[in-house]
Amino acid sequence: MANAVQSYHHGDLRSALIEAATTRLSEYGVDSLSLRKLAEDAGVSRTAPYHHFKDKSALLSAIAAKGFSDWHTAAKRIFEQEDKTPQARFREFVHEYIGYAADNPEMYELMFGRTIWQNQAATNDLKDVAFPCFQFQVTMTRYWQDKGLLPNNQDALRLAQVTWGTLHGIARLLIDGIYADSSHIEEMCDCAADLFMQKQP
Amino acid sequence: MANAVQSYHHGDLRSALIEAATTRLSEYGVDSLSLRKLAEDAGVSRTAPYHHFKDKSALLSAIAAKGFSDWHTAAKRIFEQEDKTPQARFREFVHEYIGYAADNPEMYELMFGRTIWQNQAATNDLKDVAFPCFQFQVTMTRYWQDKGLLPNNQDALRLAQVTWGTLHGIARLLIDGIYADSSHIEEMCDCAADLFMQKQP
DNA sequence: AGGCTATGTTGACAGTGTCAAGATAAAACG
DNA sequence: CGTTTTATCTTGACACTGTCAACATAGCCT
Repeated sequence: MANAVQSYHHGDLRSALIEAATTRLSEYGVDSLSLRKLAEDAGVSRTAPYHHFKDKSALLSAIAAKGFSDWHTAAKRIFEQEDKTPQARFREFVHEYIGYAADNPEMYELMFGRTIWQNQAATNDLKDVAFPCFQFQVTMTRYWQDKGLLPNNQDALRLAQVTWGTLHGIARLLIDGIYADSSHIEEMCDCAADLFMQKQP
Repeated sequence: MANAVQSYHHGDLRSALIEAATTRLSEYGVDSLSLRKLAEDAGVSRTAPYHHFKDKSALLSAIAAKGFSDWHTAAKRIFEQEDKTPQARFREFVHEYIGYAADNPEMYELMFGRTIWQNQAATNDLKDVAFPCFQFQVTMTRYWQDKGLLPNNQDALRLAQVTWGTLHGIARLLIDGIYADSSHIEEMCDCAADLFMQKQP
C-alpha cells in the first residue's frame, strides 16, 4: 500500500506521472518536461518511469490521449445542442476551438504538434483516441453541408481538411507567438466563420 | 587566410555555420541540429560559434531570416505576374505556399514554428525580415479584395489573418505528420482556393 | 613596435534520455 | 504454506546537449 511514508513500490506511478506531467505541462510548457524531474517530483528514481512508458514520447502520447478524449467530449457537446441553430453552433464551435487553443496553448501544442506525430512516433493508444476526433470533424462538416451552411459542391473530406486547417492555422499562429497581438481573437473567429458560411444573397 | 590546412582563424565561420546548418536542417531536421556538431563539421571547437551568435536560438534565427528573404522574393514573383489573371495568381500562390512547406518541411517549421518565436526569442534581425513578409500577405489580400476576388465586406487585416491561417494550418498538418496521407495536396489547395474565391452566381 | 580586439581553444558544469544489471516486493502457483 | 515468477524500483553508467569562464592566438590600428 502507498502511504505518506514512501514505500519501495509507489502504488500507482503511471497515473501519478501523467497527472504531474499534465500540471507541469500547462504551467511551464512541453520543453520543460523532463522524465527525471517528473520522477523526482513523484519521489521515485530517474529510471522508474521506464517501467510504465517505453520512452518519453510514450508518456507525452498518454497525456495527449487524455486531451483528445476531453476535446471530443467538448466538441460533441457543442455540436449536439438541439436548441441552437446550426449557424450558432458552427460559430460557437469556431470560437470554442480557438479559445481552447488560446487557453491551453501547451496542451494544444502537444496534441496537434509534431512532437508526438512525426516519425510515426504516435502510439496506437493515441491513434485510437485521436482518429475519431479527426473523423468527427468530417462528420460535422458533412452535417453543415447538408444544412446548407457550408458549400455543397465540395467533397466533405477536403472541406473538412480546409476548415480544420483554418482553425488549426489560426490557433498555431496565436500560440506560437507569431501574432504579437492576440487581442482580436474574437474578430478573427467571426471573420473565419463568415467566410465559410457564405450566405448567397 | 583560410586554406585547406586549417589555420587558427577560420576566416568566415559565421557563413560556414549558417550554410552547414541549413544543409543539415533540411536533411535531418531541426531536432538534430546541435551547435557542437556544427562546430565539429566546420573544423572548429565547440564554443567557437558563440563568438558569432549569442546562443543557439540566434543561429536558428539567422537561418530563418534567409528563408524569409527567399520566401518574400518568391511570393513577389508570383504576385507580380502581369500576364496572368488575378485568379490564376491567387491559385498559384496557394499551391506554391503549400508546396514550399511540403518540399521544405524543416525550413518551414523553423520559420513559422514556435522555436524562434515564443518567449520573445526572435532576434531583431529576424523581425526585420519576417515582418515585411507578414505585411505582404495583407497587401496581397487587399489587392485581391479590390479585384473582387476575395470578399470586400471584411477588414483586410482580419481576412489576411484568416487566409494565411488556412494556408499555415494545412501546411502544418501536412508537415507535422498529422495527415498520414499526403497524396491529395493539390485537391486540398484547390478546395481552399475555391472556398475563398466565392464567385457570386 | 605595442596594444586592442576579434576570434578560437580547453575545461568545466548542470542538465538530458536511455540502457544494463541488480534489488525488492507482490502476485501466482505448487 | 513455501517457492518461483513477475512487476516494479534502484544505482551506475554512457553519450549527448547548451553554455559559461578563463586563456591563447592572430590580425588590425595607431
